[in-house]
Amino acid sequence: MQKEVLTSAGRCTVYPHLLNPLDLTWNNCAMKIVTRFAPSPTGFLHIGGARTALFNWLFARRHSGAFKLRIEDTDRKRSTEPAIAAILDGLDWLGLKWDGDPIYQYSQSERHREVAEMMLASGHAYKCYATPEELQAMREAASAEGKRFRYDGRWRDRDPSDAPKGIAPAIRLKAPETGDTVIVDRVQGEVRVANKELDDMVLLRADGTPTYMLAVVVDDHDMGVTHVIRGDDHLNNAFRQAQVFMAMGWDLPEFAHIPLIHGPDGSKLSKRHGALGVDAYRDMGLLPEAVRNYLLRLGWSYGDQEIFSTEEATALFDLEAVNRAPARFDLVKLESVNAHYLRESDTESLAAVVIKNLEKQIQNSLSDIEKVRIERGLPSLKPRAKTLIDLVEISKIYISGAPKALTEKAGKILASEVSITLLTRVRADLGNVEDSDWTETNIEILLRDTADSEEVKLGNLAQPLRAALTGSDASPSLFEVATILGKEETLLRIDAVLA
RNA sequence: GGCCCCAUCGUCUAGCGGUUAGGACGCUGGCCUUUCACGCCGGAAACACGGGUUCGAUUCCCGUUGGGGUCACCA
Repeated sequence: MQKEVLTSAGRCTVYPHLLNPLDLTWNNCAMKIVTRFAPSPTGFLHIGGARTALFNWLFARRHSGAFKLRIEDTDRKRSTEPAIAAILDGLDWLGLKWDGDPIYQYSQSERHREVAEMMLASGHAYKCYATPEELQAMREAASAEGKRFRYDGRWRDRDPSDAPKGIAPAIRLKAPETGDTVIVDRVQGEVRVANKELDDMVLLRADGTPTYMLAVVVDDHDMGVTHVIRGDDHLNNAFRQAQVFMAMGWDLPEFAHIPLIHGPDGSKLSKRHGALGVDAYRDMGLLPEAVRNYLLRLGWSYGDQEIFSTEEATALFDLEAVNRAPARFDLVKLESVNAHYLRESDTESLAAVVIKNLEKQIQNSLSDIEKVRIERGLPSLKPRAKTLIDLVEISKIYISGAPKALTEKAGKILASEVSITLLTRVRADLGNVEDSDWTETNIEILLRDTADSEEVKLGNLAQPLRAALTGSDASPSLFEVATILGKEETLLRIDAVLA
């Protein structure tokens, strides 16, 4: 069905069947690839939109093409500035840089009208004077018969002189009535629908504003979009849009309709499920690279590989490997991917983030000593956190001062007389250590010796000490914690318990 | 309901006629260990069903069932 050809741009794949029956001239081979993300600014950038943007971005980068952003703001009532800001902000956070300035669809209205007029002139569109009441009657008649509503084409071939006075017409597409419209989708394959299933859709409303169906086609053409990668919910639209492309004699872009993301229960992703703005994921302490990696693997795969660097993703991503079935959103897996990226993160830059978040949370700035402790402690703190929030939480052990609260288990440990006795002994031994000898190795030797001489397991005295130093029964190596805290801070915390 | 799409462990998926059906998350047994993680080793867990085609179907075809999408002078 496809073959490799040589063009001035090098080798590329063409789909000869695209030439038939649409009789298109295939000239995309030599063209630069252009993708676009076209959200309507009626809300935040949700997870599905983020994935659509990601796939467009990756595909463009893979082929050294352009990734453009178009804000579909033709619905003036529902489009808002905050939504636009949220979308731009979300893309920015995910690191999906678009090329050039965003294009605002509303600003192209004049051009849309012009195209509608051209179609009118070429006979591919006609004026429809059907009133809202007539349309409503058609709708009711259809539902009474249990059929879906289809405009009956009553003005399709009517003489323009029949036009009623004082009624502004809508402009409708004169769609083919017989045959099939075929989309060769890079993800879904060849999809065909009978033209009799499609009615003559409105291109330009009676008030002169363009509909989405017209605007999308005109903008995609004008922007030079070669690949339309979007959610599967648009697959049905593609047929009608293809008809507009054909009516204008424009080349059809390649389509790739990627499956939607579902909630954990298989139903459409709702707010309840996590159809949140990407900002919500940021607030959950997730790293943008983790969200991106998770989204990439949701519906796309490359053998058994789970983790992809940006370089790998751009080198390997291709549309044909996108799964055709919808995927369920799994926050637990996202978190595990996040944990991976957290572990792999560069300590220095991660420390800066942790410190920033920590200061924000405690509404106070950290001392240099505390900052150094956190950076030193981070390598062994990282593997025990799934999110940045976890990491910030466990980093608190390095803030000066005795733990403000004890975990339940830590409380139990410190309530034991035996523990306190051992802790007292440990306090004395540690107090005798010279400042210059306060190293991880020495502390370990000392504690092991103490355990030996008391004839207890190391754990018996480690746990009370851990509770005293961290307020918890779980922490990184105590030898490390005590070393990083320093002699003074360590003794202070033990004394606070013994007091 | 019409039209369109989809169907491998609970979830994300590999597989593109012959495999002990592989990996990841989660669950679970163990090892490591001062605790908790990390890490390592092991385990349970899937081809929706029914017909074909074929020497042979998870894989190709048809149907059933089950999910999903879409049916505006919204986008």
